[in-house]
Amino acid sequence: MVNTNRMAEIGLLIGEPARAAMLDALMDGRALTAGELAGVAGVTPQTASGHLARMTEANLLAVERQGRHRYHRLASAEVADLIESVARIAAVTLPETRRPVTGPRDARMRLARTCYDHLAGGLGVAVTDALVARGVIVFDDGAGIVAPDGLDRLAALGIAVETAAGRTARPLCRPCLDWSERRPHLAGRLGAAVCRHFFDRHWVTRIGGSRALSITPKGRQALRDRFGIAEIG
Amino acid sequence: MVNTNRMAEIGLLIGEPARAAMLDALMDGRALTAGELAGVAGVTPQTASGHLARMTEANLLAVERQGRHRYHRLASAEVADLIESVARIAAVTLPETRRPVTGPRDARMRLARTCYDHLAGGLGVAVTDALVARGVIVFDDGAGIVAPDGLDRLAALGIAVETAAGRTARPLCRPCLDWSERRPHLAGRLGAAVCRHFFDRHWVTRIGGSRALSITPKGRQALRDRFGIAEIG
DNA sequence: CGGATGCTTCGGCCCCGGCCGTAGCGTCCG
DNA sequence: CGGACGCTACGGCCGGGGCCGAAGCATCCG
Repeated sequence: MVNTNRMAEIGLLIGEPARAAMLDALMDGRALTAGELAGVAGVTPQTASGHLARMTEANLLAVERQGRHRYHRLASAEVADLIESVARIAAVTLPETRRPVTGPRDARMRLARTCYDHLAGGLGVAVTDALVARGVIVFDDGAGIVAPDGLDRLAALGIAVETAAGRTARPLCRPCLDWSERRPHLAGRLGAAVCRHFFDRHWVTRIGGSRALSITPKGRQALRDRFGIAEIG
Repeated sequence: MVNTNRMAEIGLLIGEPARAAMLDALMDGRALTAGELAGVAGVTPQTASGHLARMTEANLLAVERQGRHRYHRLASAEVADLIESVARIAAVTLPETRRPVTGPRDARMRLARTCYDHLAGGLGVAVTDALVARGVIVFDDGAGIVAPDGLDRLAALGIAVETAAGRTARPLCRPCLDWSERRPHLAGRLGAAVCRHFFDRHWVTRIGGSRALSITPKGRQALRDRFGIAEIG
């Protein structure tokens, strides 16, 4: 009884179109201002402000002040996990009466996007598969571990994984079930490192201010040469 | 935009105390009648009926008719995952202003409970750790795979894992982050098999109609003799 | 067949909470 | 220092939805 009320609070916070849109927008792991989030959600700043205050109060969001701006971000990777779970269910359990109405925007999201701080969509799954094929990580039915020499081999590729810090360290290698592909992609510290690498080398760039990613020509070549990925989808 | 509205619908369904209580009650993987769920949620049958209809319509629940009874259960393991995610956040992000108010009921849940169709809580984590220690499965920072001879060794213990069926088969071995222990316990088909084994041998019994489990004397002995688990918590 | 039981549908009450306009507070800039 | 800007607080409107009582169906049982 104690927990279900709290669960309902969490659900209620997600269960409002404007808030859901804001949370979704924050799934790219960046911190956005209240104004930007108001735009994303299609409400006025004062309305957005109220929503943000409630979500911050509930520890779903964290806020950092910088001058006259306030940057809002997801409070933790666990919250990102939660949102991803909801998105997964949303994609899977659609009542058949309503068709998804997949537009070009949606297609781009499916091709490549960020999921908090790692790669997702077709790109994320393809890169994960490539690492599995090369034996850097081993996947088995939706769960994976890093090979003994995995980190060294990644380092050889120029990908440095940050070392664990403290007892509450994030997992090194964690599977994250992709809502569009319905197959696991790479998350955890390793997933974040790979994603960072892709951005640093300009292999991918953000499309507009969204989570969707565009793969640059340079990126396509790198995928082909270094990961043996010729096509994504 | 297309997805966030659907996400909000999902959130809204969870975001209501009565519905959250019902979903939580169904987390034990059993199918319950509308009347039982009404009791759990503390509402009248007609109110519960409305809630159940909405959740079924949204494909969160599935219902099976049997005579004049209608048995409601979670629609899929993915929904169970979602609820577990919410519970995890609920346990972790409690605003400090409010104390958890942990009663004896809560203590029992933390000690041992079912999570959909596998073991969770202190018991679930302990059994998972034991399997890891014995090398049946390998865990690495929150993700695991089955050893090559893992299934054979489980079979030797009398635990039979059902074979995968079809393309949409459930994962064999999947980590599920325990909301009370904040460490992974064993899920997937393997987790279900272990849980079933515990029930079949009467090593555990349900406390009342809840998800909480009581470990029988026979169970304690089996844990000690077969898994090397002397104490749980 | 008639009553009990389990569940759903309908109708009406009422409150919660989203929305915006207006106003107020802090921060940056010329 | 005054104005622009970003954000928050307050008040009022209003619609969605939770709740129950009463009534309606279906199923089982004697």
